[in-house]
Amino acid sequence: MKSLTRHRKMILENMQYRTDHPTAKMVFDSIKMNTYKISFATVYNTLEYLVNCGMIKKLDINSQSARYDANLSEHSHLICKSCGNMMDYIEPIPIDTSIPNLNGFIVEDISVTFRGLCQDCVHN
Amino acid sequence: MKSLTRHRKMILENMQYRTDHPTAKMVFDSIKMNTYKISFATVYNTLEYLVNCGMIKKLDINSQSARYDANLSEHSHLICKSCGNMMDYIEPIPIDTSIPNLNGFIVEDISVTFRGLCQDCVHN
DNA sequence: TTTCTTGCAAAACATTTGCAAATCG
DNA sequence: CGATTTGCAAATGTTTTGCAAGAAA
Repeated sequence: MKSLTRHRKMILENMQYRTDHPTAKMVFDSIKMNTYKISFATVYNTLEYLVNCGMIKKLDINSQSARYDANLSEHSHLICKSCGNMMDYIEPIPIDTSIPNLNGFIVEDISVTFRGLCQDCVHN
Repeated sequence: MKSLTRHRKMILENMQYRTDHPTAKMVFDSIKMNTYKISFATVYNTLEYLVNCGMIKKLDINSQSARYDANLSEHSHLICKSCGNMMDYIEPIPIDTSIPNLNGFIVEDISVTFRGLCQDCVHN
């Protein structure tokens, strides 16, 4: 939790540059492609580190490998059941955070995911 | 997609009996405990089969292993960041499914997950 | 019999960890 | 220098697959 080293900065910037909710492997590949020497484990561990720092989010979706998102503004996701594509949905979802009967649970974060068929997959 | 065999029935009933959103391993262990002979791969594959049939759901949460839920009625989940406990939240969440700007995306399923601190973890 | 399902073990894939070397402050 | 971070490889955990044997239709 101490310093933003060169590697951490690079991974964070890579995340902030992209909007494809990448897996650790995708981040690793894209950094490797820039002829930058880095280890896979470092990418994994750094992504978790950045999640713990609150600089990126780990998405609440079931996926064989974890997916991360550097977009911290409130938004939700559309996932196509057919092609697997994942799109941002930035319109605010009207959820009242003062919903009842939480039995003392303190909500820090709400995630909303829509699953269905994207326009392309509906038309075929 | 054809028949509800003895194994499938047993796994489905095990799922319907419990409310702990188990992993495949948890289902396997609990069936094994009843001295019933079954293979781990069969449990894995059967759970996916039941998901595809629409008889159970695979939850949209990030977790090291997939979690399943036989409760098909509309509800959402509270997950404690501290103890990891996962609770059902059955009050309906007022999301208008006619939300705008979906660009032709057909929504079939909405999942809502609250992360935060449960009552027990707040008090210590 | 013909088709579908299961068990098993191995393969494939995802994640975590220990430790020595490198880097940071 | 002392503390933290990284690379590497190995350990661990999860999911998928191929195929022979078994069960169902």
